[in-house]
Amino acid sequence: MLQKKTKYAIKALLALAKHYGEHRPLKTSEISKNEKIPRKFLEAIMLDLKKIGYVNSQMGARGGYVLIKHPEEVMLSNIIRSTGGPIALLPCVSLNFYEPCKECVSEEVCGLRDVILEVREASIKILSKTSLADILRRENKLLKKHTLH
Amino acid sequence: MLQKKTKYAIKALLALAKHYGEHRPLKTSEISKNEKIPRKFLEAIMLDLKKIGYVNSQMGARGGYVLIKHPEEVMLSNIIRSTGGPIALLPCVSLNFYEPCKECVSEEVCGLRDVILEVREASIKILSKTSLADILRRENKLLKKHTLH
DNA sequence: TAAATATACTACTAATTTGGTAGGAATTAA
DNA sequence: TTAATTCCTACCAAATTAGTAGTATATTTA
Repeated sequence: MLQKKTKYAIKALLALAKHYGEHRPLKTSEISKNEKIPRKFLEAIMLDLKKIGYVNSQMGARGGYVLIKHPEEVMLSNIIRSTGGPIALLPCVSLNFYEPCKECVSEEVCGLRDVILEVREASIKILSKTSLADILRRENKLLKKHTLH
Repeated sequence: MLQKKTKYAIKALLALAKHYGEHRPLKTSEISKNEKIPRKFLEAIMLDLKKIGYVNSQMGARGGYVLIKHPEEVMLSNIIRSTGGPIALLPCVSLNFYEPCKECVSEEVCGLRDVILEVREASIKILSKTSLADILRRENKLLKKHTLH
């Protein structure tokens, strides 16, 4: 499961992506209100996103955050990895959160690891080709579909 | 990430699967030693596996556990679901651990959920077609490959 | 029948992680 | 100069995880 932090980060980035190109930065209080994310928690998350390099901030009155990467270039897999936890189901197949499996005699000969590796690859295949822009497009598609009925 | 409990359960079931058909039950102390799983923890896990219906137990001296389902019929997806946690990355796409997403205005129109749904389906596709027997076969394959070099 | 050996059961516990909150300093616009 | 905002440090409570301890109960075997 993804952490709430990760989910909030994605939602916040999506909010910023919607306003990409505009000059007005978005305040955490706005995002917090619209996306229903606890304000103080969101503040901490935004600082992380800044450190990672996804967003820029403007301090002081009329300040806020803007997305600096192009929405087509911010991939879900990268957001997950850099804000939260691993995508893999076991540490022994995780690239970024790797830990050897103490119980295994040999990782190369572990049948379970072999399957879990396959699952990871299937997940990453999807997550690493999906950008913020893709998600917004999906949202529009779903909205059209939904309002037709 | 899978819980240790789940990983241990899978390892224990694999150990039993290797002896499927034999009449001698396996003791938790044996499994614990071979698979390097803490004994007391394993005892608790075996009780769970019994409740779930995967194994049968024999009390007393010369007792232990046997697998009662055929190794071809015990699927990884089911083990994970019944011993541990969800497979999905978000509660809003989990079948067995579903929880509505408070932040979402409408689940049907959530672009993020749409992607995560796809990831879940890809994962389940693999996990639900992989049985204990499959894992053992993979292990043999890997072993051959590995010892050739 | 007694001793040895297992599972079954009940009740804790310790460490870690998660999901925050509180309060104020620094910065900027009006 | 004041109001609004990000930035920073420190803390905290609840839940979860990964176990452990101790004992009751059942079964085999000598």
